[in-house]
Amino acid sequence: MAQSDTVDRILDAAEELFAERGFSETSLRMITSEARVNLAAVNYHFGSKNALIHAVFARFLTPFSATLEKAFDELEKQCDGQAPTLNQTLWALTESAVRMPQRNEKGISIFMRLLGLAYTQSQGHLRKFLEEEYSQPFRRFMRLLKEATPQLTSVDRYWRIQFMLGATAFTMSSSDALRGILQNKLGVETTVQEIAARLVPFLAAGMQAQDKMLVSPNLSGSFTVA
Amino acid sequence: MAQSDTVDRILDAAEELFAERGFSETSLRMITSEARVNLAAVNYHFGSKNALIHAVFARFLTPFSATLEKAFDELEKQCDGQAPTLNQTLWALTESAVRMPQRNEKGISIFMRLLGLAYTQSQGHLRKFLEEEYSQPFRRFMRLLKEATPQLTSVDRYWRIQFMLGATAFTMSSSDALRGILQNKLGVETTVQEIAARLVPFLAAGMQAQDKMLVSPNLSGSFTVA
DNA sequence: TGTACATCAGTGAACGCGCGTTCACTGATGTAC
DNA sequence: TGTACATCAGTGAACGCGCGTTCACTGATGTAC
Repeated sequence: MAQSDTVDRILDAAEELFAERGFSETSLRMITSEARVNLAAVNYHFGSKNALIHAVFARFLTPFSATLEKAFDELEKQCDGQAPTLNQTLWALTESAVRMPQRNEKGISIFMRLLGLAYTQSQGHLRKFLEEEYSQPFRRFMRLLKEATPQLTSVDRYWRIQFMLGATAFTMSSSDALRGILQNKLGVETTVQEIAARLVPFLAAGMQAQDKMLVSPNLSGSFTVA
Repeated sequence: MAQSDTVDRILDAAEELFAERGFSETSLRMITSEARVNLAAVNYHFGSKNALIHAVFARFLTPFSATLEKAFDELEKQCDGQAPTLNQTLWALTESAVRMPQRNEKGISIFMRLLGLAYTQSQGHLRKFLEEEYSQPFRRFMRLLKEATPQLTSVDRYWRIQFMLGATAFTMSSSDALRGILQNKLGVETTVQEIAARLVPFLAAGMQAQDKMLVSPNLSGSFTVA
């Protein structure tokens, strides 16, 4: 082979195994045997296991962040100076994710699960890498969220954004398992697109919740918000 | 010492280190050196590392689930045959968690973080253990949620419950870090109670969101819910 | 056109390390007769 | 009351294993002269 496909085979296997089992529970031996390449090839091509993890993220995050920037550009152009609404902002993000070109039918699940793992299993080096490489679209998303919810205080908005990220990352990172359970219990098939279509209204409603509860409604008022 | 405190010292150290670093990233050598006991003592008293993880969860989940059952009993008695509202149900859960007697000032954070890890890092054996031991209060909570949201279809309710669990588990498992960031950026101190007081309205609003979005509002209608 | 050298992808085997677990052992306390 | 034995908490050292990484090496291809 004139142009080696070893690198791609390693990335494919690593992506799938990381998504399935997490980072520290996936060994280089699993990856190289799944990819049918020599154990030493990972260190030869990538340098280290951590660098391989970064490469897996870079392969899908780089095109994704470009797509996302374009979607935000288009959205802001459409809105013609006015701030996009919360729903529009969330949908721009969601559609960018769903519309990414997929390597195979499992592509979108793997993509979602990796994003979820990046949040819940992040080990320092990964968080640092993601911040250094992809902070721009992330900050832009935060700015749009802020402009779409001018009624919220900074503190309220901060916490509600964390709640949104949590609901999204958790659901996405377990989406395969959750779809399986639903299939089993109620016999209903679900696509990732449908999950997204249910998640966005949930998030928008939570984000715009009117009532800040000051006192427990049914037991004695034991804690209050300053 | 007539009555050994080795077991408690191991549990204290394990609880703190697990909460801080996760399960597979915490070695028995870290735990035993933090607890100032012999390495072999873990296997002597607990049998294995997995059994130690179970013991850590059992120590706080057993009293918690008893407290929770009592809170649900009281709530149902108060409601006198009528189904408790969603807000009442969520508050009963939240207050039970917050009111648990704490071993120290970090107790509630550790408790929350372990619950979050149980969801996001669950490794089969732990999920199985928790299901076998604590499915009763969990199922009761699910039943109350169902009765509080009769307007939702089973599928909608299923997904929205997952979104709630995700927002909660994620926020709780990172609550220390998130509080730190907020303190840094806006100079605001936050207690776990205040986080809960913000989370509950967010969840209730999301859970009761009216609109199920059928078509993307701003881009071409590329996906629909059946 | 032929030869010498450089570069590159890939390989097989080993390295050192940290891990959970095991094992033979100690010393204190309790129990039976 | 004294002795023999059993039980129990705890210990120090080692075991085997899987891990990420390294290293000397091979063989194919490209390049210079």
